[in-house]
Amino acid sequence: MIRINRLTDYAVIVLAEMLRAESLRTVPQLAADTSLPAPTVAKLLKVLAHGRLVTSSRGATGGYSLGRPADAISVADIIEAVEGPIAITMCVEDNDSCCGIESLCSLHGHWTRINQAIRRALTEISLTELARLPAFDMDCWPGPRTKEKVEARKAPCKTKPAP
Amino acid sequence: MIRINRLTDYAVIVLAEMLRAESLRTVPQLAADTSLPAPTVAKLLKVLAHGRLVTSSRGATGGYSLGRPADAISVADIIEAVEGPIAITMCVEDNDSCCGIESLCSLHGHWTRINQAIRRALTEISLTELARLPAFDMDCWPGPRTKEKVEARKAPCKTKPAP
DNA sequence: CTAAAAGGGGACTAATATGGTACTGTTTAA
DNA sequence: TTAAACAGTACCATATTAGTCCCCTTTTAG
Repeated sequence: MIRINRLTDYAVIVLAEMLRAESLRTVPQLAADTSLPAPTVAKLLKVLAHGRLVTSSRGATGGYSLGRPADAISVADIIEAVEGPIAITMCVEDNDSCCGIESLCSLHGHWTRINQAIRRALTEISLTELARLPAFDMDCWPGPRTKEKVEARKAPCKTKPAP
Repeated sequence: MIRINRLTDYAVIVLAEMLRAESLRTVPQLAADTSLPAPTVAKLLKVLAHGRLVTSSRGATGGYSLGRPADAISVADIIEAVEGPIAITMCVEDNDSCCGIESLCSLHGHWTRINQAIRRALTEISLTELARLPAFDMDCWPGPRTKEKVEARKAPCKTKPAP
C-alpha cells in the first residue's frame, strides 16, 4: 500500500479541530479535543508551524491558530509540512549525498511522472473539504498507539494460535 | 513523503526488462539483466505471478513471461500486486479484526476520497509508458542494499561526526 | 525412469523508519 | 519574578521492510 504516516493523519485531525473553533488554542486544549497524546500534538504543531500552516503565539497566553484560510490549505500542503516533499523516493533517497544527479537517473524519471499525478490529486483537496465531513466517531477511532493499548488489544482480538 | 516500497520499484524494473525482450526469461537471466539479487527477483516474480501480471512455466525449460500486453498493465496494477490494495491506511489497519465498520469511521472517509484520486492517477499510467523511457543508468542506480554496500557507503559520504 | 532445473511457498533475520516521550531552553503576560 | 506556553533536540521501543535461506513440487532432458 501507499502509506501516509500516522502523524500526517493526526495533522489532519488537529487542523480540522482548529478549523472547527477558530481561535487561539493551546496544546493541552487540542490534545483533549482530539484525544491525542499531548506530546505528540505538541511535536506536530511545531512542524506545522515550521510549514506556516499554523501560527504560534508564545508566552503565557500563547497558543496556535491556523496560518491561513482553510481553503488555502491543501492536503498536499499538510503532507509536505509533516513528511517533507511529496515524492515516491526510490534510488533518489541516497543520492543527496552521493550520486545526486537526478536528471541522469531514468529510474527517477519513471516516478516523477507518477509523483506529479499524485501531487496534482492531493493539491485539489482542501482542508475545508476534509473538515466538512462529520466529526470523528470516537467509538471507532482507536486512538494513539500506546504500549498498554497494544497489549490490551492483542488478547481479545487476534486469535492467532500461539506457535 | 508518500512512499512506495522498494520492492515495487524493483517490480517496475523487472517488468520493463521483460517487456524489452519479450520471451521466456528465467530468474537468473532477469537478475543478471537488472542487477538485482536473484532471490529478490524470484520472490518478486512469485508475487507478480499471483497477480496474473506474469505467467510462469515450470520445468527444466521454464521461466516467466508477461501475462498480458504491456498496455494493459497499469502502475496501479503493479502496486496492487506487490503491496496489496492501494489505500492510505490509517485507523483502518487495526480494524479488520476489531472495530471494522469502515462506513462509520469518518476518519476513514477523509482518506477514501484521496485514495480514489491517487488510484485514478496511477491507473492512467501503463507499463508501456514507463518502459518507453531510456534504459536505466547503471552508474546512477545504486543497486540493492546489502550489508557490505551500506557499510562501504557510510565512510566516504555521510560525514557525520561520530557521537 | 531418473536426475536436474525451475518455480512455489514459507520462515527467518538484520536494518531501518516511525511514533511516542522526555528534557531543557526561551518567551511573555500576570 | 513567576508561571504558562511554545521551541528545539535527543532518545528509545516497536513495527515494518528487504533480503536471504530452506525444503517442496513440477516438469523436462537424457
